[in-house]
Amino acid sequence: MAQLSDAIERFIKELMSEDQHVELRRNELAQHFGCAPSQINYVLATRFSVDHGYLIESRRGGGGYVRIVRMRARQEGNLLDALIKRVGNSIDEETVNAIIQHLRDCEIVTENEASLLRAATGRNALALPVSGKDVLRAAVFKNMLIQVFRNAEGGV
Amino acid sequence: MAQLSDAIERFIKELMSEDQHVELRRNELAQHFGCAPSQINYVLATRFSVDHGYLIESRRGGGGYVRIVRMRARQEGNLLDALIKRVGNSIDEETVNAIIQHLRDCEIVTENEASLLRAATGRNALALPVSGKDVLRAAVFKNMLIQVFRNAEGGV
DNA sequence: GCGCTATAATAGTCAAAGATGGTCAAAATA
DNA sequence: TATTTTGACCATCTTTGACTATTATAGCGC
Repeated sequence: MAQLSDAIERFIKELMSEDQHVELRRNELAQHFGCAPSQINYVLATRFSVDHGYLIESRRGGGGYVRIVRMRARQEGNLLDALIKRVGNSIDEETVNAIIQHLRDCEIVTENEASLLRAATGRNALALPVSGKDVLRAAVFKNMLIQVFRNAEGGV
Repeated sequence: MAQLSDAIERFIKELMSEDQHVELRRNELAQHFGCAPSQINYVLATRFSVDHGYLIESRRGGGGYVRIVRMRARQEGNLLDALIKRVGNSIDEETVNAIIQHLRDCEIVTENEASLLRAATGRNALALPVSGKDVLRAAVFKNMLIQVFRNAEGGV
């Protein structure tokens, strides 16, 4: 019953709850959780990626640090373009979920809408051989993204 | 010997009697019943499918789990059952749109949500040879339907 | 004091091992 | 024959550790 990664994720998000960024020592944090330092990198890579709306800055050596910055929502028009590009012709479920969470964080979609996005792109919905799944997911998700932004504009 | 699958089904439903969802370890449950882990998947597939009004979420790896979510039996639940049956294993776009319009008329979904349902099930989204399209649309749409009713309940 | 180097103090990368759950078809059973 | 049960093999997620890269600072010769 590890969930070490989840605990670390929560801990970091707790630290960030007030601010848009947080700075920490990788080794200290690892020691605090009694794990290998590289575990921290794993959490950052899987939970604080750009797709999740975060930027990581760091510095090695004496006085080194890791800084986690929550990105501001870009202008919505640009964001749509960027996301469509990001999705491309094929995308896995994890990345889609990260993007959906980002949209939710930026309050571009409601929680109900986010859940619909997930329902349509999850592995249960797309009952296909694995190879085709990501391609299909990309197609479905792009359609939904366009709709999300159309809705956000109050358009037709 | 009573059917193992039936016993497992009862056991899971017992666990869910209080709540709308339950989370379990596949291997633990299998061990509890002294059966192969894949037996659990069989039970989930045959007794807790979308057609039965359940959603399955899961995660592999350390800290993995299987979560089973169900619809509470309510008036709306009857509508959901009816709709799931109506959708069946295959459905065309026109019929889906009619159902979505119905959900909108009943104010079960907002206009934005309706537009997402359409975006995920429209012909643009499901880029596939024509033969498979309706089948896939049915799978995607059923998943979304369950989600819609889950949302309507203000559930998990 | 200045510049150089060695050392210590950080953080990053990657691949292997561990921990789950998923799939599918053959075997068993009703 | 249809359903159930199992097992071999697969996919995914997490955790760790050995090895690498970078930076600050102390110490040294001048």
